[in-house]
Amino acid sequence: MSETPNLRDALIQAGMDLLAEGGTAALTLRQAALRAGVSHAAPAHHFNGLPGLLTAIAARAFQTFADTLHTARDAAGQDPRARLLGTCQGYLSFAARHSGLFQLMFVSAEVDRSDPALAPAALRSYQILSEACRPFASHPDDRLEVAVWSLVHGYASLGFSSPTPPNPMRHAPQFAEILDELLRS
Amino acid sequence: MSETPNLRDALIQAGMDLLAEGGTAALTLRQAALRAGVSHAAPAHHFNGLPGLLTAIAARAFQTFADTLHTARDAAGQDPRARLLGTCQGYLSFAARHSGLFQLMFVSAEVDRSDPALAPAALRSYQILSEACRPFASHPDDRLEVAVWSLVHGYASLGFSSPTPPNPMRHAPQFAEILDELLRS
DNA sequence: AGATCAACTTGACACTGTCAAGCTAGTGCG
DNA sequence: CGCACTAGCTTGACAGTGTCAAGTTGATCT
Repeated sequence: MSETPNLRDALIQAGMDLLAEGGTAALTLRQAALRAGVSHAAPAHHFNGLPGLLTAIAARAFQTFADTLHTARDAAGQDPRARLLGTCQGYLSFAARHSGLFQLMFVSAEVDRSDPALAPAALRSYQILSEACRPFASHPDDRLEVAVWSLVHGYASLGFSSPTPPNPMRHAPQFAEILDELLRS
Repeated sequence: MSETPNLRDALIQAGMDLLAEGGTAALTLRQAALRAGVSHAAPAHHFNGLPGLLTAIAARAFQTFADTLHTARDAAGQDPRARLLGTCQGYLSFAARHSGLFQLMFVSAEVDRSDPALAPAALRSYQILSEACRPFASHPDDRLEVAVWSLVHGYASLGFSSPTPPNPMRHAPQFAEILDELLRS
């Protein structure tokens, strides 16, 4: 039992652990409070109910998501194509490793999307991918990053977050190939 | 109060109504039973708990999804590009109109993905999109449909199902433009 | 020292899914 | 015909959930 002076952070961490272990259904205010060693009503003093906790977790998840993209991009070297592919693979890696967080960030209806804590980290993620796309834009107002973002997000969603029954993604081509199809222009 | 001899269908319909009206959180076994005019435990005789009802709803949703794709494709005329774009717009239209069902079909962890009722309709959807992609394949084992499916699914998810905070999709280019970027090869 | 107030606890409420037991109408069988 | 059987549904209970109201406690400020 480690001493945690900051209950708010402890609850967020407990919630992330619960999400990673048992999925969305296991993430509960009472269980998070139990893990943090406080009573079932304590979280109400730090979050606006369950949606508040989920929103705080999503905000933290967006930060580590942006860090993941940043690290993956810089580890890919100097070649523009390698940098863009690296960023996308960081995207896919995050979705695969943290599918619960990924779902919370992009899908969950219980997250308060208007919370001001959400915007900065989400915007930073978008900008990292956007910068990696810039060398491939044919003209200045080309919004290539929207295409790439849609492509990688869809690929991640179909492959990890939801294996659709027949699951055509099981034998899908590597993402590098379909990214090349998009870039060949 | 219309007479519904088939309680199973009535419960599925009630569940779809609840989902459309109040989102995932409003879709409840007890509420569905209430709408169907039966006791709270009646659904247990037709579905394997709440996951069973969700799975049955997802299966029906996949059917109307496939119908939507089929109709949109055939309404787009003969030109291969128009047919593919029409299919994708049917995809986007369904995601926008039935965001609750869309989330249930592709994301929800409570749906039993191994249920045999799910595979046929989902496979049919995949084949309709796949056929629309065929004219654009450069060689026979080209899996272009995976790229298109990822692209349209990601575009739909980012635009409708989850407006990410800064929401770069608000001023996103029309889908037709980014599809053209992918096809230009 | 005494008031104040944020953090937390305790207890209650309505709601959820699920299970066990009972009821009831219809069917098949001797 | 009479009787067992069963599918379909009801009733009642239980644990678990989020949320609210009231009470407690401990530190800080005046």
